[in-house]
Amino acid sequence: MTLDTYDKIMMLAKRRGFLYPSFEIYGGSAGFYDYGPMGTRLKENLENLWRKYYLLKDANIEISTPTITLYDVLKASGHVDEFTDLTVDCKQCQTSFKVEDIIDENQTVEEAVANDTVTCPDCGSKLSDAHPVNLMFSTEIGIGKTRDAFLRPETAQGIFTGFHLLYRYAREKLPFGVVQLGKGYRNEVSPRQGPIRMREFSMAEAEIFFDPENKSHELFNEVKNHKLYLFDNVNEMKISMEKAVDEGIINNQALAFYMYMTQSILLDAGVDPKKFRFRKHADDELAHYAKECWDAELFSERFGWVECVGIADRSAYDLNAHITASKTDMYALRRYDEPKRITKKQIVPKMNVLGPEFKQRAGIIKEKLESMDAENIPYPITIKVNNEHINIPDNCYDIEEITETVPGDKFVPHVIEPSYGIDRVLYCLLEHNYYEETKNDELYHKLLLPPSMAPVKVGVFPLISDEKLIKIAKKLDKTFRENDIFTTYDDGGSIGRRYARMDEIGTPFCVTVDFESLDDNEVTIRNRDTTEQQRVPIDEVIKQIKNQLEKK
RNA sequence: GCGGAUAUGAUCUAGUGGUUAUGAUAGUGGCUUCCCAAGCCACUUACUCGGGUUCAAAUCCCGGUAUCCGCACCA
Repeated sequence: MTLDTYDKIMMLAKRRGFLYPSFEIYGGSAGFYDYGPMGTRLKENLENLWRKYYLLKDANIEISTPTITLYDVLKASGHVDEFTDLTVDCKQCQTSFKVEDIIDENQTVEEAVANDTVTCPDCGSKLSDAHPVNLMFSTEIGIGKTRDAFLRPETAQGIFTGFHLLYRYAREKLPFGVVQLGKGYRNEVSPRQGPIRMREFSMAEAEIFFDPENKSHELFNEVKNHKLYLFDNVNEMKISMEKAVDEGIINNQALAFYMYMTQSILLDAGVDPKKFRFRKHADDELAHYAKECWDAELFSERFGWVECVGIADRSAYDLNAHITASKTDMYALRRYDEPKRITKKQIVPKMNVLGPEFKQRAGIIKEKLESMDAENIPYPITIKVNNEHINIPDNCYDIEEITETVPGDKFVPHVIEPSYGIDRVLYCLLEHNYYEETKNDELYHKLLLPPSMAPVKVGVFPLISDEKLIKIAKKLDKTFRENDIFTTYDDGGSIGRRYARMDEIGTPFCVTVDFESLDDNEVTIRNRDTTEQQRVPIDEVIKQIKNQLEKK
């Protein structure tokens, strides 16, 4: 049996508590994984690195919205119509079938439905009422009288549906960005790529709202000399952000800036630069609403180049969709230097006349009058109410000239969306940092994770399990944890075995208490990457380790 | 979803229609003044599920489920 890197990684992940197949005791289910103790810590470290960039370096705001999402939201966003397959139900067998699965090869789904030639593969009865079924996980809200809903396929919609509130929170200034980390769900047909394609997955998304006339970024100048690894489907290049924007390879500063953020996060997290690139979507690949899209791809030995982050210019698509569907005001305002004063005519209904005259129809008449263009009023005014044409006498309204102050132009902001598949990044991190060698004819592996990512920072051991050493080691272990440093205390087995266990989960440092420590109050720090050892006074060990952890 | 293959402790694996189902690794406890998976002793954990054939099924048959491979599908 030959194991590829994926097999080795997944075995290590299971053995050492990174990833477990979910529900395994009941046979498991493809597309679901449990994060074990180490995986949970690693994921948290990655997410916090992400937050460091998106909340601190680029001062965005973070929100958290429901994973269960109302039908109407996803209808408006286009997900309801895009994620569907035609399905028929057999009432005899109480079964549902995908139309494309049960029709003859020589006809299309459309033809089969149009010609009514769909039959049940089990009982042979004729099936009709083909209806689309969505590939999103659906559910219902409430009992009895329910509302349709789905588990969200992306976190972004929660940001868009709150845009008007968030825009206000951001003091009505653009650009501003809103981020969300959380789970997304897709009922994949056949998820056979382990943690690369999951049915329930973690994503980190940012929606940065811009004035479409100004997609510059405040911090661009600060970082414009950074080089990005780009691939335009033909050539790979390493090119400065400034040059890429100047030459039009990347459309605008904002897009380039979030590519820089993405590259920095991934490389900081421990991605191998040789296995990293941004790939530009070809024109025929672009979603119809996207102007430009770059994927950050990480190379995996089994899966090839894996799309782990998508950075798309989604223009105004989503906000427009929600404005149309919900009738909510989701416009932003581009203020003039000086507010403009605009004089215009307006019809002002006189309700004291309209009311007695038209009774219950007065309300509708008022609305219609107000919505008329006061510059071009027909005479006499005729208003149609319930198929009845009503002449409105002059004494029912005034035409007033009013002066309005207009502060600026209303427009729908554009959005740039960096969207991270956390689980994919995490798997690639394991793969990129997996290192193996043969030691005494035995395979020896390490995870060479950056110390900042490592789930456990320090292993604390007594050299042998002697009460005197154990006492000191346990106390030292406690002191580490009091200083917010994650540790593993271990006094089982030989010292080499304990080092090996720590190497496997990527623990950068091990501290060992030995018999000499009893005399000289010094302990040994052992470095994961070099296996070199260093004697350090026990009082300084916390400080030393802290320094080394902060180095990168 | 279709076709094919597979399913034995945490992992890898042996096995035959018939007594207590291999072995290794890992794990746990103990011994060892032990710095890179050392040694010795002891211990824990398994035949994918359901039905059938049979005196007897982990083994043969049927079905379910899951996984893997190919095809199809796929932000």
